[in-house]
Amino acid sequence: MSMSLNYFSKFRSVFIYGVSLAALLFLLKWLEWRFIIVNYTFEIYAGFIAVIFTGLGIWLALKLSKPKTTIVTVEKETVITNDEFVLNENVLDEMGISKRELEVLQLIAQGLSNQQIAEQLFVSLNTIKTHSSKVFEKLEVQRRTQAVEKAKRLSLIP
Amino acid sequence: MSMSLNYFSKFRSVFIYGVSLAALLFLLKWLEWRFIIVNYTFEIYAGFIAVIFTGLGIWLALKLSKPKTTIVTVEKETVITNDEFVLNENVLDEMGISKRELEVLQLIAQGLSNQQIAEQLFVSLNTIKTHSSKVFEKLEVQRRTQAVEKAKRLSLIP
DNA sequence: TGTAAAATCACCCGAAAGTATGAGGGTAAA
DNA sequence: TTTACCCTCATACTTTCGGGTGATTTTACA
Repeated sequence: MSMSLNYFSKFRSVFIYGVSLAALLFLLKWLEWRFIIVNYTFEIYAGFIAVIFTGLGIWLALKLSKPKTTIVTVEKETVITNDEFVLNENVLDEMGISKRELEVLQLIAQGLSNQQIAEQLFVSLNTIKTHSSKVFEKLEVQRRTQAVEKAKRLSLIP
Repeated sequence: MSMSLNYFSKFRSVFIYGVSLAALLFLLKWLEWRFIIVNYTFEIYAGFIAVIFTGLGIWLALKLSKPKTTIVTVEKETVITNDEFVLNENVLDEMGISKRELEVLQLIAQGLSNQQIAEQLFVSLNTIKTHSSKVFEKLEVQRRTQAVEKAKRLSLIP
């Protein structure tokens, strides 16, 4: 709901209140002159007016009071498949593994043979052997399968 | 806050209202007899009472009205490491991979050599070679690294 | 410009991995 | 009981891997 409409409703309430007040006073005056008023004491009028306008006040207040909002925060667990890989560069530095070596490591993890890796990287088979050997040294492993396993543990590979 | 306390606060408000009403009426009566009242018209009293009790009504309403609560649901993302592994037995059946073969596959994935696997399973090296060969056939791969990669993709291995 | 690290390549050799084939024993279903 | 599958093991052979060593070229950096 918009602000202007809210303000109009407030204004209307006040207007109704004013009209009601006038009407009631008029009614009372009319009653006074016409009927039983002369016999009634002032206290009864006062009490009547008090009760009426208390009700009016209550009505006004309820009409005008802003709804108090209590924000209840409900935690909803959302399962997020944690499949985004972030390379652990710290480990990479500590181990002293170069870019090229990491590249070879990744291809090893994909199941490629040294020959295939050599072809893919446009270098000789011997070069790949050297790279993989260095990687194994740095990872302190003996086999490529071990290297892959350890590299994944160390977040060097997805 | 407890219910009983809430009810007490309501009761107290009503009590205060009653007392105030009585006190005001008494005050007005006193004022009437003592001072200026005789000269004032009835309408002024009525208006005065009306305004006072309208205020009182408003106060009462605000005091008694239940706070309207608007429940706002806030979704809070909670990252859950999705590390629970469930073996995909369907694929296992489709591929026709036996228990023993899966066992060998798991040890291969852990980076063990065929010799180590043979020792761990108390069988000969040749047996492991046979098992691994069959696994490679069934997984349609040529190397153990490929087998590991594919087995993980197929949820045959954590 | 000199130097250290990285990248490239080569050769050798033994170990490991993988292929092919066959065979014997066990179990469970047809 | 036969058939089919699994597990086991063996032999023979080929390929790949991994370790060791050494060398040349690039690249980055002080």
